[in-house]
Amino acid sequence: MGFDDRRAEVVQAAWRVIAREGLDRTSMRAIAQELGSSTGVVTHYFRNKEELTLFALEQVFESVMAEMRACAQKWQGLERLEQMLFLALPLAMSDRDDWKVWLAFLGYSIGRDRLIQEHCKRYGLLREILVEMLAELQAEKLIRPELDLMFEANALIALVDGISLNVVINPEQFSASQQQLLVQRHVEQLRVA
Amino acid sequence: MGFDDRRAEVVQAAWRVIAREGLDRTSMRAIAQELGSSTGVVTHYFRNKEELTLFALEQVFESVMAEMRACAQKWQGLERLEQMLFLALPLAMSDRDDWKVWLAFLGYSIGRDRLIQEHCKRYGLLREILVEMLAELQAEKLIRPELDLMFEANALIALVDGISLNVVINPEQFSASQQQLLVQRHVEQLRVA
DNA sequence: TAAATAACACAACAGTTGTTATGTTTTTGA
DNA sequence: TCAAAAACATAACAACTGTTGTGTTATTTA
Repeated sequence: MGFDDRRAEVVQAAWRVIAREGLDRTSMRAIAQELGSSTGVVTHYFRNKEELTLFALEQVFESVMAEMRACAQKWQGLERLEQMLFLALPLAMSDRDDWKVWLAFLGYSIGRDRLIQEHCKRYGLLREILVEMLAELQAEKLIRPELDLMFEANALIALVDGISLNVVINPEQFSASQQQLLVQRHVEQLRVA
Repeated sequence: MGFDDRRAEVVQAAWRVIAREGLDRTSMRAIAQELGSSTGVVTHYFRNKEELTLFALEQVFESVMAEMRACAQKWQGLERLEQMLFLALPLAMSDRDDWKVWLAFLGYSIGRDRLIQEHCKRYGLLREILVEMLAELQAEKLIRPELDLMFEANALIALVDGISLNVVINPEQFSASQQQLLVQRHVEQLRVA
């Protein structure tokens, strides 16, 4: 097991603690305990907590992005857009933990410009991908030609964020099929008349 | 100046610190400093930090609810629904601070069942109001009769949450009119054919 | 005005935090 | 095989946390 693998194990332990206890109660010692080791391991693989924090944030994001890229290969047309948005939703309970971590980070970022900046970067990347995909759909005349693609991409991100936030806080209010229905209905609105 | 007024001043100082520094960096001492007093004041008006925290959460929520009730008197029909959703959005910069506090609370609540429960209660209240309003609109045959009102209320909440979250994180991406357009478009979808 | 109570200041407390230094063990590489 | 380096453990640190107790000042009340 190499350096990066062990490093990833530390981050995964951090994820578990964050989802269970919250980000502000995720101390170096708590991560080490979750990992079944001492704090020496944590400090050995990360210079400080901020570095660990930023790396964890990147990993959460990258895991979703990887799924999205794989999904883009399997589908096409409007269904591709739908499916990609679906896998960002917390449809299963396991996805909910990812969103717990993400939401914990968002809240933790209030008042921390460095972290806000990181979020902007990641949301920007996501937006780029969606705009590109919407442009393709527009070129294929599958969605309405007068749409402002940047705006529509932001709208889709806001929709998914809003649904996921509510599912994390109050899971009973949105069943998996209801989440999907909401996204489907929004995407349907983009379709050519 | 009575007890409740001074108590409110303490909470407002807490809001300012939360919006500026983040919830986990909002210590009793930081609140006292923002207030220009000693920690004795804070501990005098609140038994402990959790009591202050929950009270602050309630106040943020109540201030929006009060605005909503006032708004409900001024408008009617589908416009009333629209306007009420509008004033929940962070259209102005001052509203953005409220949402910063709200989002900080949401993230802070991850792993804290007590706080999650509080959020459920408040979102439940909001949902009740929206369902009631949708029922009126349905009775007046202004929105489609086959709608699942509970689901639609949750959809509206998710939409507003999603927009607001993105505005707080990345203000440049949603102008005030774009936020309103998004809500308007969604509400328009509910209208009878 | 005098006593009582509310409002506030201040200090000390035990606990937790991230970080660092200094060890010890294990693995690697020549 | 044996030194060098990586991996890990442990302990101590200064700083900060919420809470509590004990004063001091201001306001009310009788």
